[in-house]
Amino acid sequence: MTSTIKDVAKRARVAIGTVSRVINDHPDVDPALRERVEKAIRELQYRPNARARRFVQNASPVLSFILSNRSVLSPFHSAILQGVEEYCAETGYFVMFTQYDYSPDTPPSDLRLPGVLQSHGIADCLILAGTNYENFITAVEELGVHYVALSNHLVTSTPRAPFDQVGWDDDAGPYEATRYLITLGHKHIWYIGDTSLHWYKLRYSAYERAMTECGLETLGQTVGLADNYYANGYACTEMILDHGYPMTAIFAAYDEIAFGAWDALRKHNLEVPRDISLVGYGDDDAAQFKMPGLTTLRVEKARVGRELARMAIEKIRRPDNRIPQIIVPVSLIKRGTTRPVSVTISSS
Amino acid sequence: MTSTIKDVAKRARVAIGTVSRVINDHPDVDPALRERVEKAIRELQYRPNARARRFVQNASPVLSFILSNRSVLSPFHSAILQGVEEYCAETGYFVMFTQYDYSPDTPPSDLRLPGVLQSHGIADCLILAGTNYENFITAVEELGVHYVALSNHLVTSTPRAPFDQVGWDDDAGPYEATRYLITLGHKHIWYIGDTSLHWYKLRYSAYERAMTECGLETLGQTVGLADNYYANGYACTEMILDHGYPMTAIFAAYDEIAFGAWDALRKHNLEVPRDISLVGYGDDDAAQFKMPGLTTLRVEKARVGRELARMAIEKIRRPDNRIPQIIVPVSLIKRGTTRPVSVTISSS
DNA sequence: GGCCTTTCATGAAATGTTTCACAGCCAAAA
DNA sequence: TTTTGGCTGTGAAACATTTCATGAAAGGCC
Repeated sequence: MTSTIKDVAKRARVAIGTVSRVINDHPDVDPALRERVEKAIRELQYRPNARARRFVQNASPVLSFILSNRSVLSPFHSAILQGVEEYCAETGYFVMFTQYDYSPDTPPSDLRLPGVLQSHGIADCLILAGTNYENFITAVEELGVHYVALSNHLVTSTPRAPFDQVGWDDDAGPYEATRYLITLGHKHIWYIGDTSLHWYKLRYSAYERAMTECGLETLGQTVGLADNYYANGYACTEMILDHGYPMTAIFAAYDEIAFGAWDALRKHNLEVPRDISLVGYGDDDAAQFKMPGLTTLRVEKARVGRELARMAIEKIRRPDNRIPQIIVPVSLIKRGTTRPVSVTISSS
Repeated sequence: MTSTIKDVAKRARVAIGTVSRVINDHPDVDPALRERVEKAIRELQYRPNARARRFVQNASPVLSFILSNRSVLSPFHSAILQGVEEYCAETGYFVMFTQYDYSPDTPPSDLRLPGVLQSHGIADCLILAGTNYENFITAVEELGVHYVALSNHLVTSTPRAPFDQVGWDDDAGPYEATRYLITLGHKHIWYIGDTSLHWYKLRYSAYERAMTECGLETLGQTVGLADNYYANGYACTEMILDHGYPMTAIFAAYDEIAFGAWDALRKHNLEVPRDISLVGYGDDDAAQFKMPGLTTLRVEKARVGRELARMAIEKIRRPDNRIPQIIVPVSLIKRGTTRPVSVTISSS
């Protein structure tokens, strides 16, 4: 069968404690002995038994990435997960991927919790991604399980204290994007994005602030007209065009919405950016590859993932330490879908 | 601290063996005792220690999903991963997500293996997804670690025996799609897709067979003109149009390629499907939401994931049993981007 | 009542590792 | 020479659970 530390010790004619010290890179081992032990390890093809090690240390280098209430693992969350894995691989941790759907209305004690919480000792810290609500957080806390959360998609009745969370800036980015469009001379800038979700409302508020500050009228299509991003962008844009509302630019609250809007514009023989400027949000891969590339707000998802992992591991090391929230900045990526309003430029 | 099985036994005034039987739903426990034990468990908020359990059983209900040689977790692989997780959650297993990049040219013994293979006992079976080569498979086999693999993206010099793999049909689908376009009266059907990857070559061969069988000329743009799907579809389509080659339909080897082609067509004032019919491959979410919806070949990725998980678990149960390969069928989804060739229909 | 069978609780053994108190050895200091 | 102190190797204890041989109690049959 597979060899154990005992076999190695016997073959190297040392005590198991010595073998353990060699494996774990402890100092205070005679070089000659270390050599002998390493030779024995090679010869026996010994690999440490992770199960025994975890058991005796009462710790597992495992983070559980929980994707809550999302039927699809979107490019956005995929990239976050990849960031988490990347950091974990660098630091010797492992990532467990779990999907978990629940209703915000179930009392914490009635929640059918994901398997990772039913036993204890499977993962040492949770990363709560996806959309989460108070009841699940409460249940996790009652179990005394460590966790860190993605702050942007956290839906709570009262604002949470800014600890043990990682997020990105849902205000500064949209504000900057709107200002940018205004700078380009646009006045009829439409916001498209269902604001029933509070992170879209934040983006809308930033847009609204920028518009109001410049004395411009807010033009928001904040009610969803379809149940997916693309179709919603498409339908909202068609609706605006059909009504003949003035419009020279669109700020879409998500890249996929922008793509829908774009196709609707093309359908109406409007060209981007010649006729309409278009700004998205997220900078998914597709945004940079489009012809022309989509001007959008880049959220560094991999960075968000890395920070989540880093925070989770820090949490394991010092469980009682509340770690201040980390906000990953969002940057405006100017590509080919935005340009100055022709009339404004030529008449000025 | 957290309570152990011993605490429960003491409180319920039974032996630990009895508590163990209650926890693990063994029969042969007196109902009265079972009740008493369950009460004690509730009162102490006892949760079994997964680490101790795994240690003593020398088994972990964990599968490791390895995404090899992919810088992005594409919607395609995301959906497979979700299928894996879904099945695992149903059967009490957990999924570890690992990314692993390696060169096909490194000898097996020189590979810097992912952490999950450095110890033993972290995961009981691997699911090899992404693009994999012989050297890594060999290394895994030499370690004696169980695995199942996604067959479509397996690149080996000699064909692998059809065991312990799950895949989808890369031939029948493309063949059917091409036949469908031919049935619609199309004669100038272009294949777009870089065939340097062998799974694209399979799709091309099926297209070629269908065309040849009907006495039609194969029109393949099989050399990549850009380094991502969308841009490649865009560039290839522009190239075809710029040369003035006759074309009434495009079969794109992947949905994203189709989207690029579509945008290039629009750029040239060609409308889909009025002027050009378009068929994709994959049926990513975006395909169904487009206006009009993209006619494409649906690969049931969640199903692929579920079968991979099922096979992996079966592999753990009976390690020496070679499990015949599973091929998940691919189906043609007819949406709005395909229609009969006008001229052909009217003149016949 | 005596004997046999069935049912079910008991508690010790076993699992592979880390940890730690202790001991042995050697060099330097007294 | 003896004592002290610093290294470094040793091996038993501890970890929480499952498993299993053992045995007690209960029930059935003559």
